[in-house]
Amino acid sequence: MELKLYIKMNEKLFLRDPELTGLGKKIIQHSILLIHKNGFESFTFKKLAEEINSTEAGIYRYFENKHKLLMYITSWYWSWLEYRVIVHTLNVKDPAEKLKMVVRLLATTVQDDISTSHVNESILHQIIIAEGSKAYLTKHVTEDNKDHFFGPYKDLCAKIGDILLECNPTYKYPKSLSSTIVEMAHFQNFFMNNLPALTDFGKEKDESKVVDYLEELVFAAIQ
Amino acid sequence: MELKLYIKMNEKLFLRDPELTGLGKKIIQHSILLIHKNGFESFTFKKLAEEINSTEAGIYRYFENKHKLLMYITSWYWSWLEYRVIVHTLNVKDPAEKLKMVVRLLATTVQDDISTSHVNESILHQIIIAEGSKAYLTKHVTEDNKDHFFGPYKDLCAKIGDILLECNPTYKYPKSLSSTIVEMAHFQNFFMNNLPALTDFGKEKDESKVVDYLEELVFAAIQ
DNA sequence: ATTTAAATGATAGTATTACTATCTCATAAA
DNA sequence: TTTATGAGATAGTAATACTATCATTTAAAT
Repeated sequence: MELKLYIKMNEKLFLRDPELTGLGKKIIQHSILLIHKNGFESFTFKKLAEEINSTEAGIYRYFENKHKLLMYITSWYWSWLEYRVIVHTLNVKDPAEKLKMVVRLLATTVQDDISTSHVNESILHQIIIAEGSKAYLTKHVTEDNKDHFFGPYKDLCAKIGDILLECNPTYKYPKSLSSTIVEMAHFQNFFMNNLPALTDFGKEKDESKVVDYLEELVFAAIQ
Repeated sequence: MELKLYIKMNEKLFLRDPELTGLGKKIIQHSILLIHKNGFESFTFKKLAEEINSTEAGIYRYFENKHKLLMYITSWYWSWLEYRVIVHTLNVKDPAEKLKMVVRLLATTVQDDISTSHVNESILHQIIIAEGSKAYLTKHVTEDNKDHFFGPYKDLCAKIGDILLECNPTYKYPKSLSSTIVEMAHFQNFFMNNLPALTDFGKEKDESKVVDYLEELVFAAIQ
């Protein structure tokens, strides 16, 4: 039996659905690889076109600009992560156990998911760490938010907020603590690998230390 | 008596010291205003030159590119903030009180500091919130780090880490908790104003709520 | 199997960005 | 008064971020 995971994306993010065509899938696949390789700033549609033996104009048929493409792949990631959270907490009754699972899913490098052939989730995870916040750190964040481009991110945070409230229904800051651990799962990883003086695990460079730190932090906060 | 605050900057950040000339000061002053107005992505030396009735080439004599300029002004901010932390904790004996002061200094909008005529610290604070992390979220962060461009940021975090250890010498994650509260002081503010669903203070949009949240978080963590 | 539509390729062109170079003029320190 | 330094003016180039058009291939519908 072969299962295929299809994540329905906000249609305003693209001009033509990249999931539905060969070129579209190649755009997603190789934009992830290219952004990971050279960073989002030096990523251009021209370079991407050369990489996949297509043309710049061809890519512009799918995405208005590279920022929309970044929002597309980050949105995809958050949706996929929420899906993983749901799957992995389905049979877990204890809310504290759920929370531990969430922290692990957030802060641990993922394996490449076979049910999505053209997306390398492990590399995508690296992109989210280094480029993810650039999706919303813009002057047009308000309009983008009105178009619901950050829906998947907010949904994930809401879900984690609910788990926090399951653990302690009187906790005052479930949403802020959610966004804190989501962001820090990525930032502490980035710091660990690039600015180690900003963390306590620069020597080992072991992401399980990030998990330990976040777990301790979140349980202390809600207790 | 008139006091002037001069912050010594890493000399590799600029080609010519902007603090020493009239044009240099105008570059700093108006780049802050322009980045705040239009965002860092759409900020160009051409536009800045028009703003100050100078030329593009003139600005390139001071800064290699706009990213160096961003690192310059963010570095300046972190240095200035560390200076403020030192001043405001000088006569405070209780480490817990020091910590509260730090959180307040991090998360509260600053008043424009009269001792630095050409820098509007209040607007600079807004820039740090929206653009600050772009200074290090690059592919060249490692080389930039070798050039000590993030020294002031790391110094500030180290200082906060020391205060955390004063409060609880056995706490295991002083550096990570420092970078967490520094980043969250800004991100929670950004979320509150732009993506309120990610916080618990979107309704009030009151930055003292961010202070309350961070205080509770940090004291829970080190207890 | 044939028609028709949709997707892609090929090519061209424009405005803006991100620089570098050079030459002159103003100014202020030596 | 010399002389360095700062700043204005102008020009030019390669890359980026697009838009437009037309031909061709591929896939879907009849």
